[in-house]
Amino acid sequence: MAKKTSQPRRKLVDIRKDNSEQILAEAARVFAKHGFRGTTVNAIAEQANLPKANVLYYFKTKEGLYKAVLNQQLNIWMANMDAMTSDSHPKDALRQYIVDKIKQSKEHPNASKIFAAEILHGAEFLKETLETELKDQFDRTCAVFRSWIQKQWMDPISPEHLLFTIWSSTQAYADYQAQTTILLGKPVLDDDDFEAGIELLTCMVLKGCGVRLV
Amino acid sequence: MAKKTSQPRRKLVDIRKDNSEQILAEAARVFAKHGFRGTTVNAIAEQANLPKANVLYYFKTKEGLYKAVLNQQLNIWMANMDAMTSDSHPKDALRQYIVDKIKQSKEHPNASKIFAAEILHGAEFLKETLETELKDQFDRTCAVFRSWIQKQWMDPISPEHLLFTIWSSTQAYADYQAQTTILLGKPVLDDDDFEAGIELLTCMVLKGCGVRLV
DNA sequence: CAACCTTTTGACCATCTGGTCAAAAGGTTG
DNA sequence: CAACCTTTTGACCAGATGGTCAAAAGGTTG
Repeated sequence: MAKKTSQPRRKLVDIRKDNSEQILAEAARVFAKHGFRGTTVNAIAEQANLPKANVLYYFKTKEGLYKAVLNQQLNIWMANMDAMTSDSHPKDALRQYIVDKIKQSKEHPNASKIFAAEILHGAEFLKETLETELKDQFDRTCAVFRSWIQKQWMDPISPEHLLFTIWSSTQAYADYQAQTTILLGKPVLDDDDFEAGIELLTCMVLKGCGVRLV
Repeated sequence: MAKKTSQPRRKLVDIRKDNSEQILAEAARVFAKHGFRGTTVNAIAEQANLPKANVLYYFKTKEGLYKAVLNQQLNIWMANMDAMTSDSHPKDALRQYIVDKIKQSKEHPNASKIFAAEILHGAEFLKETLETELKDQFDRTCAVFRSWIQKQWMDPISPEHLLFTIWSSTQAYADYQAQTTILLGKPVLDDDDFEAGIELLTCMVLKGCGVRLV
């Protein structure tokens, strides 16, 4: 529909790019809200101001569109995982990681939600990616944690479970917003809420892991 | 179908009770796995070894059945929330709460998953319950935390965010099992995994909150 | 055992939804 | 501008799904 609101003479490549992107963006929103099964192609089409047939022209099937969204959002989700290295000190690296993760929950809640729903329902579409890409990332990060422990920069806690905890508690600021806002009694989470989350989590993780703050 | 495998002369009250319960139980499993929209009445019926029409005879509509499941599982989920009181010392109460929560994830993963999916998708069906029952619980628990802080039994952390963190990280052991098992490289989580979770979380929460262990 | 209530079940229906198609409209390129 | 390619779109379809219904089977109670 972008076509109708902008000038004539639009290049086909641009049309294709714009439409694909808009469909992906709207699809991400709708899928995040209603899940794969709860989403109709028509709902996405309406959000994108396009007829359903047009959406199916760009993405042959609903499943194909979903997978495209999933991949796109997964990249966002896994973005700053490799920032932690053996050389960096946990007191900086862990804090930074938590900050990044919560920022992500704030700025890309849909990525987090789609990802969470996918896993919640057994990770059918994601199983392979989890087994390869994420597993590699995970092992690498655990190795970094272990190296920190060996250098006695932190206590010998379980790297695996530490990561689970950080992931789940940071993601909660995206996934559970509906709950969080109700319990905090505000319409939406504001910057202070995210700051408070960062504050509590860094404090808890750093102290909990016995990271020397020297 | 229970009817066919057991003796004749079953009382109607029993039949009703048994069937309702079995339908609820199977429905909880299926809803947890596929979500509300992803679940068909027929799928539940098959799991319960009953014809679809029979399921609809007990629960007039799919939505009604879902709400029944939701309520049942919500009670499980909110079970041991009131164990923490101002009198109890955080070092015991917090540890116990974490233990209970993780046990719950282990024993009632479906309750957790259904609840999580519901919130993830905006808590349409739950909004009212969250605004009343859960909100009350939440405020009460936060008040307990505040009283502990006032007694200087722990550092002045944010009670709200502490609770968010405990909830999300304990629930993760139910909701994200599909991911956790893949990353740990085992078919299912075993007792040691849950123990490790308990260990890490109590350590992290107690140290993180500066709970005096005197 | 007989009149009555509850449960079971197959057949059926209206609606929704993912996906197809062909024709028209819009760009591209020599 | 003319032949050609890409995009747009309404109409259409087959299958799935929630829900209904009436008849049969199974309990209950005097």
